[in-house]
Amino acid sequence: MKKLSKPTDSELEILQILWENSPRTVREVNEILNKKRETGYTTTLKFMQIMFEKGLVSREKSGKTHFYTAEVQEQDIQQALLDRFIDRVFKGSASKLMMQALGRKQASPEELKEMQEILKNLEDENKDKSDGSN
Amino acid sequence: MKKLSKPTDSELEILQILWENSPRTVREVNEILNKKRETGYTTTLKFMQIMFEKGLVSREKSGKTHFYTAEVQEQDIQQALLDRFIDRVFKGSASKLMMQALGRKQASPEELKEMQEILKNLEDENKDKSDGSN
DNA sequence: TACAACATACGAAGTTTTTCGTAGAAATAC
DNA sequence: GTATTTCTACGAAAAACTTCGTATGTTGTA
Repeated sequence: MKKLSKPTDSELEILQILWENSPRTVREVNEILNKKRETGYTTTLKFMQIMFEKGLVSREKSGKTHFYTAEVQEQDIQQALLDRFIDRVFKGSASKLMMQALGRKQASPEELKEMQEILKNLEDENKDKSDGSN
Repeated sequence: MKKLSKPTDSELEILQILWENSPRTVREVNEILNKKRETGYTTTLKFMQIMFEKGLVSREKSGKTHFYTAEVQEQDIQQALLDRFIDRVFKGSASKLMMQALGRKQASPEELKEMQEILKNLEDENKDKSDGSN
C-alpha cells in the first residue's frame, strides 16, 4: 500500500490543471497558471519536476518536450486533504463542517439547492436500507 | 474593515485550545499541546508572542505571567479557512465538498445522521420562507 | 540576601516551500 | 552551418514556518 504524499498548495494548483486535461506541457500549464497570477516559466518547470520525483505526475518525452499527466486521482487527493482539514479546523467533526458550508456567504443559491438535493438523495437511500439489517 | 490574518497550522492548534477555554497561560497551552505531540515550552511561547503581534490573541499580565485570550472568533476563522479550502481543493464548488464529506470513510454513523438532520432542518426552514419573497 | 523555580524576550538556526537565474542540449529558422 | 528560440536540469536564493537556546527578569522561599 503506497502512501500518497500530499501536494503543497502550488502542486495542487498544477494538479487541478492536469486533472482538467492531460497530458500537458510545462508551457501550457504555465500559461494557464498565468491567467490567475504571474509566475515564471522555470518556477512551473521546477514544480513539475519535483512532482515527477514525488510520483504525483508521470511524463513522456516527445522530441525535447515532456508531456505530463497526473498520476494521482482527484478524488483521492480531495479525500486526503478533506480528512486533514476536518481534523485541523473542525476538530474531526464533519457535521460542523457541513453546517459552516451550508451557511457560508459565498455559496450561491444554486450550490445551496444542489447541496440540499444531495442530502435528500442520501436520506432516500437510507430509507430503502432501513428495513433490512441493523 | 479589518482583514483577519489567517493562522498557520501551529497557530490554529493554539487557537483551538484558547477557544475551548480562555484565558490560559503559555504553560497551560503547552501542556495541552504536549498531550498530542511533544513540543518545547519556548516554542509555544514564541508562537503565542507572534500571535499577539498579529492580533490573533490578547493578553493580560498578572504578576509575571501572561494570560492569553483568543481575539478572533472560531466561526470567522473556520469560515475563512473553509472558503479558501473550497476554492483550492474543490474549485469553488461547495456541493462537491459536501459529496466528498458525506462519502468519506472516517465519517461515523452518528456524524452522518447528524448531517442529515442538519439538512432536514434547512429544508424545513426554506419551506417556511418559500411562500413569501423570491 | 541568596538561591531555586519559572516567566518573558529575542535572536537565530532548521525546515519546508517557492521562486528564479544560468548553463547547456535539442529543435527550428535562416 | 550558425543563430535563435525553446526546452530541461540544477543550484541556490528568498520566503514562510517551526523550533529552540540563551539571556534576563520576577516571584517566592529558606
